[in-house]
Amino acid sequence: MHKLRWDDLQFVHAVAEQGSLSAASRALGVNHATVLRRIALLEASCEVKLFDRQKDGYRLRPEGRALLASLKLMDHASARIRRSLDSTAKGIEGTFRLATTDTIACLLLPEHLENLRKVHPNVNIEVAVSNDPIDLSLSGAEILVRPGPDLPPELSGLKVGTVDFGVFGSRDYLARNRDRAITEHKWLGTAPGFAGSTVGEWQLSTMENRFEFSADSFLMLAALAEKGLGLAMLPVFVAQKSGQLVAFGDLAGRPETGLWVATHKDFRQQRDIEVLLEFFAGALRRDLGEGGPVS
Amino acid sequence: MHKLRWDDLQFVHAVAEQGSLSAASRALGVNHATVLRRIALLEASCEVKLFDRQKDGYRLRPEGRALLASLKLMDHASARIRRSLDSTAKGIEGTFRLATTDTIACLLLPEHLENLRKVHPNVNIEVAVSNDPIDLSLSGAEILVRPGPDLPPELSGLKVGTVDFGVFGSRDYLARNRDRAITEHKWLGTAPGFAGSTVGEWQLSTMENRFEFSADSFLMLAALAEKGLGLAMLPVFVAQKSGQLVAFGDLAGRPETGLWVATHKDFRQQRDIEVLLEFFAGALRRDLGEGGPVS
DNA sequence: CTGAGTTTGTGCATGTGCGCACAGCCTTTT
DNA sequence: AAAAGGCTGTGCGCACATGCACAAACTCAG
Repeated sequence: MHKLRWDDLQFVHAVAEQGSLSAASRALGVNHATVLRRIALLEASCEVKLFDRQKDGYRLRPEGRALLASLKLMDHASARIRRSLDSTAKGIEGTFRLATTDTIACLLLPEHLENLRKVHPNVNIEVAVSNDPIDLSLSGAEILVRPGPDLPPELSGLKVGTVDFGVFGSRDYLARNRDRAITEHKWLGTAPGFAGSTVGEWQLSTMENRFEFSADSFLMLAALAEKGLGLAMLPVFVAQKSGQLVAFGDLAGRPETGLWVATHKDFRQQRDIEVLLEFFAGALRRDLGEGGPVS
Repeated sequence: MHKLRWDDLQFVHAVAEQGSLSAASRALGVNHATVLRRIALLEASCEVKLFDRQKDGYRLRPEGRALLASLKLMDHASARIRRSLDSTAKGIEGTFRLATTDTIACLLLPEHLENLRKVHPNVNIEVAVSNDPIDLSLSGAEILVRPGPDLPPELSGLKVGTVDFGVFGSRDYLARNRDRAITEHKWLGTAPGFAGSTVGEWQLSTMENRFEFSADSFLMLAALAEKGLGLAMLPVFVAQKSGQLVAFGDLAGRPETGLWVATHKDFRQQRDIEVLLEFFAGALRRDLGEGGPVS
């Protein structure tokens, strides 16, 4: 058995889904004879009978049915590729409003917006930065990039990965306070607005909310930590971007949260917004380290 | 732009991953010239430039990078197909032990084991039925099919969907007790062993654990409900298989739980067990209504 | 029964797509 | 400086996969 050509899989998928050679050939836009021969050749080279030949068509045998899930996955992926392809060909245009947090906006998005400009020159993005909870923040925005455990029911979107948190301080601060007990450290934390979130809970239990300074912005906290004013619990991508912060030991129970790119359910059918969702999802998924499945 | 051939996507993926025409051609086992021509043709027909030609190779442009996630997905799917294909060709053999609950064993598995026999005639499955909690139940089994919110860390596997619960009774019982208040119904529930699970919690809050009869087996409860002895909270697939049970109204907060097929981490590398995991995962995923992504 | 619609399967001639060889350009090594 | 090996790009000749018939079997409608 040689290398497996995706073409053959496309033929198998079409026949499995359409139920007959002829129907598959019409769906693929080729002659039915070629479908017949390709399937026969594949089965021969794999030494596996995938279909039962019947008078009214081809029917999947059990050994073929085992492939069905993966085939459907490939089909969906190719459909997604096709959409993306002819949307960059035809080009989408217009201005869209994107709501997200300050960290994502300042640290992650600029590079992606630069790329978006190259792919879709006529798309304009207005970024609305806010650290308010996720419920209120669709105000006027079509696209939402938000951390959170899950998505409220009125939104539709996809999870692009998880945001891990860690405790960080400046190299300087950590050198000066190496031997200090955990409870004796100077803490930089989030204001009461984060109560109830996983980060808020962790700060309450570990730092007892006794903060040297507090702010409702991880960007601000990172800046404070860079100045050597104390330790802060930050998303690791924020600390990494800074370059001046180093991790503080290995504290147990560090929180994490999902990251979602979403839109209102009503918008989900619009082609341009769907394309933008997938663009940002793909880009951010790479940022967070290729984590998790796509669809 | 014509129909999109998966072959072309395979070429794009290879070039994107290998970074050059020549490397991709070697990986695919074809001449580098054909890779060149296929990529050029695809770009021409889509009117989209996917790669930047550089002296040291092809590099993905932003509009191509948007496809990368989907391409990788297709690659993984095709690899999975390949594994499944040449495992049924070479055929795996031996006896394996599968641990699961009574409902899954009796209602879902028989059909799948019948198909498994056709695909892998020399594989023998010993089914170990037990409704004990998930932690203890790997005793001697290589394969585990278990409901639960998540997977303990020593196990490795995949979620195949969610089992939804509902309240069911016999047509006869529901006709006789149409006007009875919810709190006045006769309840059939699970024994104390299920305390702590989502179903146990629901029963405690709604039925107050006042049961006409109780058992640690949904199969048993379904049989009791069929006799008209009362209402029981059952997995919907159990009630559907019975055919004699009808749903009782729409009660809020009905629980649900994930369904996992898994093995011990140490076993995950073994080819035959990996193949069996994917077989049962695919089959059960179809049972639960095609839910969720694969990988 | 007949005809028009499925379906799978089979020869045959054609043309498309492939491998091969070679050219050009670059970097690194001897 | 020359040689070796990386890369992309191009023309040529041939084989193989494709499309186009046509055959056979079956179903359904009139």
